[in-house]
Amino acid sequence: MPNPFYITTPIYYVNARPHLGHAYSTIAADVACRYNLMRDRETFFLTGTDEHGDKIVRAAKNENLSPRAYVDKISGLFKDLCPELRIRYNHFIRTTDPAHIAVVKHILQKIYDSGEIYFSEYEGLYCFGCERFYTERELVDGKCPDHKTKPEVIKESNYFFKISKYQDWLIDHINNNPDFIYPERYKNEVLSFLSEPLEDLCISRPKTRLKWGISLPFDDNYVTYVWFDALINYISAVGYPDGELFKKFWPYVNHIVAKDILKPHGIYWPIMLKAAGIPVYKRLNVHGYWNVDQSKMSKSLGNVIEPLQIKNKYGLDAFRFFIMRDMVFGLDSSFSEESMVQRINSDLANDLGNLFSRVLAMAHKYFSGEIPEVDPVLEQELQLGLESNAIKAIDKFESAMEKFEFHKALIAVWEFISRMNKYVDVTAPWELAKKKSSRKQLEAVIYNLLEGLRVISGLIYPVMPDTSSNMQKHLGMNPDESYYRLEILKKWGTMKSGIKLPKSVTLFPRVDLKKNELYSGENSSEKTLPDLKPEISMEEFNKVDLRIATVVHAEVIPRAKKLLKIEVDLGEKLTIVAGISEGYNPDDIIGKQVIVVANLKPAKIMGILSKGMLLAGFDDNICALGTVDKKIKPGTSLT
RNA sequence: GGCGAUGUAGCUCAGUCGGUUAGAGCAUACGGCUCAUAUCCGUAGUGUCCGGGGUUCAACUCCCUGCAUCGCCA
Repeated sequence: MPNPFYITTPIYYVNARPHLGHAYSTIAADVACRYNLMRDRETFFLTGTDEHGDKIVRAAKNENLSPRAYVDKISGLFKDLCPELRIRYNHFIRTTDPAHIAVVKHILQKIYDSGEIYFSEYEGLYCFGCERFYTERELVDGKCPDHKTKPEVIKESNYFFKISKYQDWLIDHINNNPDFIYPERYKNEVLSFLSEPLEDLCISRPKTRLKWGISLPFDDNYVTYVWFDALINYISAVGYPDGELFKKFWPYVNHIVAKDILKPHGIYWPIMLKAAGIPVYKRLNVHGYWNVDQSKMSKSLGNVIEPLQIKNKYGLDAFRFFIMRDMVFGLDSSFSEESMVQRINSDLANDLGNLFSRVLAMAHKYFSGEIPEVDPVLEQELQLGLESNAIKAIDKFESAMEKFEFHKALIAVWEFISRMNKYVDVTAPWELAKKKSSRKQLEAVIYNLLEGLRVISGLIYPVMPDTSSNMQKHLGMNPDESYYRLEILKKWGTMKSGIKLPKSVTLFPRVDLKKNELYSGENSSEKTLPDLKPEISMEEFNKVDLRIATVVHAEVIPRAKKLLKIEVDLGEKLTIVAGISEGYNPDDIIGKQVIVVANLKPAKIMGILSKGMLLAGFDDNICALGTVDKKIKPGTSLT
C-alpha cells in the first residue's frame, strides 16, 4: 500500500477577494492531489481561510460589517470558488472554527508550560496595516513603506516565543533534509535569513487594541498573533493531537505556499512544531508570483484579474492547463490573455483536440464507431514503438509530478501527443482504408491510436479533469472505473473491441481573436465579434456561388436613392441592381472587377430584374466594393 | 548599503563534469498529406550565449569586474 498524501494550500487571508494567485495555489494543490490518486494513494486535501487580526477588523469596518459578518462573507467567496475551479478539497478550514481555536489554545499552553514563552515590554512604531512594528530605518519619510501612512508609537507588554533558541536546530534540519524547502532557491533564501540572529517572535496582541483573535489560554488580556494562530490550521484540520486523520496524514504533509509567505512557513512554523513536540512537516513547496502586464499580482495593486472572468471566457480546463503549463513551479510567470490564447490554439486545439477528432472520425468512418477487433500479431507489428513511447511519457510524467514540476509533466504528455500525430502520418490509415487487403492493418492502426488516446486521457486527468472524463466517455470506457490510475494506463491493449463509441465532439475550439478584442474582461460572452451571425458549416457556405465579374456598364436608376443598375461580365452578362450610388458614380466602377453572388434568387427591384448581388461593405458614410487584388478572368469562382 | 538570483534565437525557456557543428516549443518561410478543428507531417533558418578582462590546449560553462532586471535583508 503506497504512502498516504496530505496536501495543503495556504489558508487565505480574507481581507481581499480571491485572485489569480489564490487560484494558482489551489489548483496546484488540486493537481498534486489528483496525481496522487492516480498512484492509488489515499489523499487529504486541505484549504481554507485565515480570519483573525487587525486588518480584518479594519476591512470589516470599511464595509460597515461586523468582523464576524465580514469574514463569513469573504470566506464564502473563497469556498464558492472551489467547485467552480473543480477543486476537490477534503476539508475547508476557517480559523474561526471552534475546533481550530481549541487546538491553538492547546499548543500555546503546551509551549508556555515548557517555558518557551516569556513576557516582556516593548515600545515601537507600529503600522496597523502591516500588523507589525517598524524600526526608524525601515520607514520612508517617517512613513510605512507599504501603506504610506505614519506609524504610531505604541508601548506595550507582550508575550514572546523564544524562536532564537531553535535557530541552530533549524539550520541543521534544513541542511540534513535537502527537500525540506523546495525549490532550492527558497531553501537558500531561508538559510541566508538564518545566517543572522533571529529575534524572538512576539505572539500576542493586547485586547486593548485588538479583540478579534484567539485569547491566550494563560492570559485573557491578550489575543494570539495572527500567524501563530493561522499556521496551526494545518494540524488542527486533521484532528491534532489524537485524530486518526492526523496520525495517518501528518507524516506525509506537503505545504504549498507562494513566496511572499516563505518566512512564516520556513522559519516560524517548523520552530513552533518543534517546540510543541510535533514532528515537522515533510516538505514546503514554494511557488512564485503571477505578473500581469509587468506588475505584480498583489492585493494592494488594482490590476487584479478575476480568475473567474478568464475561466468563463475560455473554459475551466483551458485555464487550469495554461497556468500549470506556463508557470515553472517556483519561478515568477507572466499572465496575458494573448499567451493563453496561443496555448489554447496550439497545444489544446491543434495538437490534442485535433488528434482526438481525427482518430475518432476515422474510427467512425472505417468501423462505424466500434473499437475494432485486432489481430495481436499485427497490432504489435504496427505499433512502431508507440507503446514504449507511452510508457516513457508516463515515466517522465510521474517523476515530474513527484517534484511538483507540473509544466514538465505536461511537456511529457505533449511529446506523446506529438508522437501520436506522427504515427497517424506514417501509417496513413486513409491509404489502408482504400484497399480491402489492408483491412487488418487498418484495424491495428486505429486500435493503437485509440489506446494512445486512452493513455492521454488519463495523463491529463490531474490538470484537466473535465476534458479527461469527456475523452474517456468518447472512448467508450466504463465511467465507474478509475481509468486514470497509472497502473491501468501503463497496460497497453486494455480496450475491448466491439464497444460502440459515441459521436465525436470538439474538445477545444480554436480561439480566433483580433488583438483589440483581447482583454475585454467585462464582455465575456461567447461571441468574439459584435453581431456575429450563427455559425455555418463549410457545406452551407459552399452553397453560395461567388464569382469574379467585370463591370461593363452602370447607370443611375431614376427616383432611386442609392441604386445603380449594373451590367457585369462573368463569362456571360448579368444585370444586377446594387445599392452603392452613395459611394460610387457609374463611371467610377466601369471596368472594375467585383465579387458577385451569382446564384442568388433573382428579384425585381424598381422594376428591374436583379440576378445577383454585388459584395460591398458599409461603414457610416463609406461604401466600399469587394474587389480582387489582381486582374483575373471574369467568371472565376471564389472559394 | 549588504546578500543572492537571473541575463542564451523575434517570444518563452533548456543547456550535465569546461570538450566537436549551442538546443526545444511558439512565431516565420517553403514543401507534403487530406483522416482531422484552416488542422497534421517534413524542411529551413537566423544567435555579439549581457559588456569587458582573466585562467586554460579549449569557456555559454570556472574566476574577476561592469551593466541591466528581480528578490531577500537592512
